[in-house]
Amino acid sequence: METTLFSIGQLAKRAKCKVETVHYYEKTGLMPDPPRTEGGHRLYDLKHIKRLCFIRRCRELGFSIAQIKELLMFIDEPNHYCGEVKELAMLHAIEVQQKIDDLQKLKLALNEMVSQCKGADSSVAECSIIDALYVKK
Amino acid sequence: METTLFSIGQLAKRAKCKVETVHYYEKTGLMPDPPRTEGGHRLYDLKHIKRLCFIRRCRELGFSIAQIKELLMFIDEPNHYCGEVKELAMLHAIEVQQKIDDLQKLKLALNEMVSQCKGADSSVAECSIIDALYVKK
DNA sequence: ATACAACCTGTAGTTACTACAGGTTCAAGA
DNA sequence: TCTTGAACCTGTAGTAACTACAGGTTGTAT
Repeated sequence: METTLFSIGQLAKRAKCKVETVHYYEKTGLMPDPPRTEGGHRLYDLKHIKRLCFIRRCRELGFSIAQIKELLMFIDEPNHYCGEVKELAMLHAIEVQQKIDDLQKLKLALNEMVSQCKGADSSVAECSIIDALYVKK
Repeated sequence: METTLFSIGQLAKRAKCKVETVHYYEKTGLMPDPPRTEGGHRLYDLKHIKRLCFIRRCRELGFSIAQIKELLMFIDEPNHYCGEVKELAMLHAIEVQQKIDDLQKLKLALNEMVSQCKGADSSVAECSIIDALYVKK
């Protein structure tokens, strides 16, 4: 069973990021040291592509490198005991749900603005976008 | 009609950020130059608190400073013509929906992990967290 | 065999903060 | 009213997460 291998350039292209970013992730431990060619060029497989895509999307969703390391721990160390994994996964799930809630409020506010626009020449009177994410405590 | 005024410290505390961050946002134009006391201390009102809370939460949701400037434009320049506003708002709404979709997938994967944990001593066999955000194209 | 794109390592620059230094203002208690 | 210390001021330097570039090596297509 043979596996298709990719250069760092192909990897970066598939994950829509820069080659330098992959170097950076390797240096900081988010991506592993991959096998190399005789001459020292890095060789990746599909597993690496999936991992990099995951990391990039998590960054776009507002997770820090440290948080992504925690999420990746779930797959890098599958022998962790359930108690730990469960607790951490639940904490992340709560945070994720809060982000979903706020994004939904933001989307509602944006859609409201869109629907307020009657024609191309009228102007938007009032905007509730800021209030969308503000909760008086 | 009197308005309650806040120092930069009180503002920062209410928006759960650092005083230095407010300075930074002022320098980059996200927050306005507020009125000052005789001695030069900044004075803020509720409108500023809402604005700062909005900015902070947007950052946590993965928006860049440039993107937040675009969102704030909707309230800073209400006389923009509908055509422009509508287009921009729709683009942002689409991006926001995509974030919601991915966060929902991530949450499902996290919840799956939680439910896979039968007891405190068993270990999680397989983890689908990476596949959650990977779409082969 | 050669040429040139893609790779290598390493350093310096950018964005979005964060921390600190050295000095000034404000406000609460004596 | 005077004092004193916390909170403010400006400005610079440091950190996280990239991003760009320099100067050299490898891989591959003709």
